[in-house]
Amino acid sequence: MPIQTSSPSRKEREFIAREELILKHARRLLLEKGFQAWNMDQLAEAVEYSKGTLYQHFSSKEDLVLGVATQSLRQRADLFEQAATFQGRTRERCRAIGFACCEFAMAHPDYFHTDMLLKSSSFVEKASQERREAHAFEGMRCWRAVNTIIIEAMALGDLPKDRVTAEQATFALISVTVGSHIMSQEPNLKVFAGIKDQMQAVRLNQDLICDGLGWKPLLHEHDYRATDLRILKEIFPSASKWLKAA
Amino acid sequence: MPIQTSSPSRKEREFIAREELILKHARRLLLEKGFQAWNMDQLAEAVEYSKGTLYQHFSSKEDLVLGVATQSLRQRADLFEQAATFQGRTRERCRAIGFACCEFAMAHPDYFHTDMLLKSSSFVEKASQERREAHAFEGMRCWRAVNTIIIEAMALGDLPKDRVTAEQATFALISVTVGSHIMSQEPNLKVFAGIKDQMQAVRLNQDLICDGLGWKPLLHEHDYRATDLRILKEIFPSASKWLKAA
DNA sequence: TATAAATTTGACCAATGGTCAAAACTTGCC
DNA sequence: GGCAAGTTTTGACCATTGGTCAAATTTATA
Repeated sequence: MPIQTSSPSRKEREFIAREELILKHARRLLLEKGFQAWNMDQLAEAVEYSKGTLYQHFSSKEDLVLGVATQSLRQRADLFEQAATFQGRTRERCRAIGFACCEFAMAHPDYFHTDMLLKSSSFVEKASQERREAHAFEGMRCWRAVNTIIIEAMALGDLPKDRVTAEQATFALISVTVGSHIMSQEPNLKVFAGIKDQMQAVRLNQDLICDGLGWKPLLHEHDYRATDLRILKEIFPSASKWLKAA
Repeated sequence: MPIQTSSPSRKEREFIAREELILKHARRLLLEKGFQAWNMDQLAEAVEYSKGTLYQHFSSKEDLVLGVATQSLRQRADLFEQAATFQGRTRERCRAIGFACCEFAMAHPDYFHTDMLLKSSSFVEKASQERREAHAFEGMRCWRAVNTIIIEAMALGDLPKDRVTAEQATFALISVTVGSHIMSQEPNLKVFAGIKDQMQAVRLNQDLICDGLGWKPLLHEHDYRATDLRILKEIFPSASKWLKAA
């Protein structure tokens, strides 16, 4: 039997498949019950392996949850990079990423809450080094997708360079996006702010930041309704549910 | 002995004092170790009361943490309302609240992380109804402090009414603020974004939102450096550490 | 001081994240 | 097929910890 260094052996494939099975069920439990209201015994029963086997894949419950979050974040980065290929002016491409993030948030309604959990050092310290690095890597991909467009926008003159650096602009967009996704899920705030469509609220805040940055064309200078329809058609053809929002 | 309905009896005063003692030590543990890495036995030992006594004040560990967070949030609301009295144009007063929030964030470096914990339904469900209501009340005070200024700004014509409603504007400011506070604590992002002063990063993002809203006078139309010095002198005279940032 | 009421205590319980020796299974050889 | 060595899986078991409650202690009252 030849040793295949390139393609994984049957054992390795089974190991990977099982890991994905575990992650799938853990994700479901996390979505249904949050972090606390399920335990490793329940998960073991759900995946039809023993608890000991779970711990061959994940060093702790926190490590497992970080694994779930990283899987999600990878999808987010994929969507960001896909959206960045949108043909149009820089601000339109940035807008496409905004849509990508909303698409992601709808597919993963618990992601931002879980991600906030991860920001507790006491939480993330219980996860393995590798998984922490994998998570940081996917986070970097998201950052870079936005940052690249902003650098290009500055080079083209769409975005003034004298107000903020490209990095400050990227940080502003990411902050407002995460903050808006979190706050728009808050029941009290939803009532106060009269939020009917959470994703629309998020994108409005992104628009405000972009206008504040002076990113041409400004909101009132361009027919972004047409852009939105193109984004939905070209980048997210499956997201027909959004047509009303655009 | 006359029954005093107005002023609390000695017993009641002792009860309140003990509750504050418990909250004080719980806050310290929370700041030092996060949520998980301390237990009720350690807290009982620290306050020199038994665990049973702790549970006469708080229905669960989560209830206790919510109590700590609400105490903090009350201070935040106090600072907001104090800052709102700043004499100046509406945007300057909003800016004063921005400073208040930074002042608060420096005094409570763990607050936003804890607050994110609270947003997990599985967490807050374990807290008592009264404490949940108390927390919502203080949150509302913060919201109102901002919202009131925005309504006034729209009435005075400082803030255009045709772009967004007062509530949308308030939501945008709160979202960017919370998002920026959280993200500016993220070590990876701090490196990518080259953040040296976290609070300055937060306030820059607030400025971008205000400019995006068209809130007069815009950043480049006014000497906000002078405003900042006045805010620090008149509202936060103790915050001399900030003079460099202003 | 004696009795009753109120408060405090900490041993105890149940739940749960994590471990590891033993069982079960796979592989390779004759 | 049968056996032995190696590998994987298992679940009983452990330690920790949030939460309880009957007993002990303290306080108020007569």
